[in-house]
Formats: sequence, C-alpha cells, structure tokens
Amino acid sequence: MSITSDLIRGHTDTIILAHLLEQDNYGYQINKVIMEKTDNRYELKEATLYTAFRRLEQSGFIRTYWGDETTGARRRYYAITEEGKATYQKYKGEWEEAKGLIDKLLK
Amino acid sequence: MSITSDLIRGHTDTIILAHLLEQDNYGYQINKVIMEKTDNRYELKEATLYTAFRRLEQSGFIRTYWGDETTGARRRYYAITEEGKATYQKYKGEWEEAKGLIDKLLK
DNA sequence: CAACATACCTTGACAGATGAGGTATCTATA
DNA sequence: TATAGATACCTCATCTGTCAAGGTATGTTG
Repeated sequence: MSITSDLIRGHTDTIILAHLLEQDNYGYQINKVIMEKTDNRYELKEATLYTAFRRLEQSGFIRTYWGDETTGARRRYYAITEEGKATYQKYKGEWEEAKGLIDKLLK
Repeated sequence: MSITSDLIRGHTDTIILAHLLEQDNYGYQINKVIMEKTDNRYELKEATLYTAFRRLEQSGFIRTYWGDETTGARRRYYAITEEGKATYQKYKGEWEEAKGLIDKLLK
C-alpha cells in the first residue's frame, strides 16, 4: 500500500456506505472492490473493516444478514438502511468541505 | 467548527509545514492564520498544535527559537528545515493521491 | 495432502486528537 | 485600581480509529 492509512482515517465509514449504496455485499468482497477501484493502492485491513461494520451497525446505518451459500464459506451480507443513506450524504458533504479546506491550507 | 477533526487527522503536520514554508511563525499566530484562511470553519486545538510541533521537531522537520520580545508574552518561533521542505513535498503528494483515491471510492 | 484462497472474527497495542487543566504577561474598562 | 479578556506558552489523561497478530472453518488446485 502506498498511502498511509492516517490520511484515509475517518473516511472508512463513508467508503463502506458508498459501496453499499450500489448493492448489498459481504465483507471480503467489499474489500476486494475497494482494492480494485484504487488499483491496489489502498486496502482496508480486515480488523479495520470489521470494526467499521460493528460501528455502522450499532449506529443503525447498516443491517446485516447471512447469505444462503450451500457451498463454500458462509458470508455475512451488509445492507444500507435509510438512515445510512442520509448519513452517507452528510458524510459526503463533509468530505467535500474538508477537501476544500485542506486544499486551501496547502496552497 | 463545522468539520469533524477526524477528517483532517493526519494532515496536521502537512498544514503546519505549509505555513512555515511561507515564513517562520509562532504557535498562536499559526493557529490564527489557519482559522482566517478557512473562514473559521477549522481550527487546530492547542493541544493538537503543540503535540504536532514536538513531533515535527523530533523528526527534524522544524527547528525552534525564542523571539526577542521585550514586551508581552514570550513567543516560541518555528522554522522549517531543509528536511522539512522535502517532507512537505512528499506529504503534499500523498495528499493529492489520497484525495484522488477517496474521490474515486465515493463516486 | 499440502498449500492457498475464501470468509469470518477477536484482542491488545499504538498514535493522533483533544478536553481540561495550568502559568505568565499585557490591555481595556468600569 | 481591580478585573476581565486577550495573548502566548505548556502538560497530562483519555478517547477513538487503525492494525498486527492471532484464531476458526471451508473449498480448490497441483
């Protein structure tokens, strides 16, 4: 990974919510999609990922259900809630604002 | 402050180095300039600021000297070192990359 | 059958941010 | 001439997100 995680810190939840907006998915796959989208320049560590899932679920922003795989390892799926959708919009706006601020400060 | 600090977290050092590139300055003033530049939407907490100064100094990215105020409170000035300048360029590049990654992930 | 990939999970430790507290000086105002 | 507020510095304990390291279980491939 070429990007230190501290720079992404705080955006983990937003990134996960963004993916669940597109479709329900399970943890392992979400992480793979993130790596693909960033050309392997960024990956969430598993511990970080599952910590985030617990946090988001406790906040009511996502809900979870087990997949019905008859073969292979079990998969725990995550889905975004209505509250999660609203929160995503809020987080997205905050990111845009933070981005502007940092750009201004580093000019 | 309207921006949660976790979004800026990890950029504190870069922000401080950026200001010291322009000119030497002392802590209190640096914070004021940051507030002004962001129209009071972001301010570094004092504890955060001084923690960052210690960290940057220990890393050799800044050096410090006391001002020669004959009146008023003493001021500890900070100056960026050559190593600090190189580090700033590196951090700036990492910010640009991180920005691109997050934008891609939130699209 | 060994090695690897898939897929889930927990625990302890670390690092940056910060609330709350402190010291000292100068200035404006009542 | 008090006193409140601004300037200017600092420390410490605590919180939170990240992550290394460990674990479990199943399926696939050579």
